[in-house]
Amino acid sequence: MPSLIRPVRGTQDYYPEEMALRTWLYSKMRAVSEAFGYQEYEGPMLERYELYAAKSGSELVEKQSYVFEDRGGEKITLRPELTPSLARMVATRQRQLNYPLRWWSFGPFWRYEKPQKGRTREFFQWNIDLIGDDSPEADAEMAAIAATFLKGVGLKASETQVLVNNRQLMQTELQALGIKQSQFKGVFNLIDRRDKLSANDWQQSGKELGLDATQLMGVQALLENNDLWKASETMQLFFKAVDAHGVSDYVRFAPHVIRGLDYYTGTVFEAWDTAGEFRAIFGGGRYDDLVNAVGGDPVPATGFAVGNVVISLILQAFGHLPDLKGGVPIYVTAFDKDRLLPSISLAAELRAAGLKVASHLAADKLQKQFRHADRLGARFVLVLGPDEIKKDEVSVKDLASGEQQSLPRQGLAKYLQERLAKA
RNA sequence: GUGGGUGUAGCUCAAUUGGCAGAGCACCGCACUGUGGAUGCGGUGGUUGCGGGUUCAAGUCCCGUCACCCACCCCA
Repeated sequence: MPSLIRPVRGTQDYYPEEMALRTWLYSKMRAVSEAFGYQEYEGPMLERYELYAAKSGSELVEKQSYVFEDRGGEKITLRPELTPSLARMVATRQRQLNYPLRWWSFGPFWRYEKPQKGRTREFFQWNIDLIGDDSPEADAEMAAIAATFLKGVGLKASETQVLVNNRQLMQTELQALGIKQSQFKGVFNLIDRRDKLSANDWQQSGKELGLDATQLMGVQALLENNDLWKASETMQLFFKAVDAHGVSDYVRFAPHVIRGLDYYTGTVFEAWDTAGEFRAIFGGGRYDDLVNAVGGDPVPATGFAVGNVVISLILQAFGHLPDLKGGVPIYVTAFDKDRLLPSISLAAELRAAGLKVASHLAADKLQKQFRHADRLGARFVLVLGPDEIKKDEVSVKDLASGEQQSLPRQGLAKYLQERLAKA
């Protein structure tokens, strides 16, 4: 490819078709957010490097972030995630905000990764958080929002599931196995990789972490125990609340879900396609220490993030891509040179009545103009030729049915509005 | 960062042991000078990613390089 038109690696062009899908996803995210009473906000795309340095996973900051020095010599990061910005915004106005906060956002993020299926360097993410409530019911509301979103985009409970676990529960259980607190991080990582390593490699990694055979078997037993949640009062209350939301079919306990980011403190969750063929659709959980970590007073918080890339792939795989006809509904042809300006005036007249109208701007063959309109996905094509002008009428062709009639110009806008409203 | 795969027309791909670079789709034109989709006929389109090497001869073999894809790591 010639160098000038080569895009930056890992970026994605959104041609109108793809943009229509992204906008559609955004509208679904907004609908669910607003249905649960959440308010939209946005943080900056640029943050100081230090904001992430100690808060996120070290790999995310040190290896996967775009970092540069600005002209003033300050170390700037292109945001790889939103949660630290959110914590900063909350800490900044800590005393002025009306808790609990229910906030959501949708915007671009950047991570310097090797692009692959479902993974790009520039992507969009829906973030939704409930801040200032430490109850299991708050976590359950998050799970319910997640489930409602999946349902809203057409994914069934048989196709996608929200998997839930609780880090404190796991810590208690690990402690009962005699595993030390200093080993938790390593063991969590081991749990996270259970499905990716062979049994032998998994055991080997466990030994390297300093676990003995009994402890390894104990961890393995934990991961197979789907009733483990009953040992946690928090989890019990959580699942009762999920049930009250009426989304139990989408939400289930999964002891191997642990999350990679360091700031999660309690309940954590991920959504997956049930076949496990794709990456996680989204991930999130409780992060009660984060606002404190960026310099505010402690505030409990829970939330999750959904990327636009994986969800799009999954919708496609399951045949749930919406039928997005982005075309302009009305196309006005230009019959010939003399009729070009009168046709443009006709289009303007219809626009003034609130219709969406595109004009053909050259007196090309009508065949060419009709074909262009058809490819645009136009519903009605209008012709203002000599015959029509004589009678003060406009020919209206319905491309869907193929029917055409000549209608009085007066009342045309109203007629088109009614026909389009029906469809 | 590690490992593997693939680069041929706008797209998807073909090309026998190394032997004339092709097809389908798309695009343009005509049939159809007041009308889209369908059909038929015709046409445009190539530095075979790039650079070097071997050979009478390279899309094909060798070396290098770049790009993309897939997996690992990590994660949305």
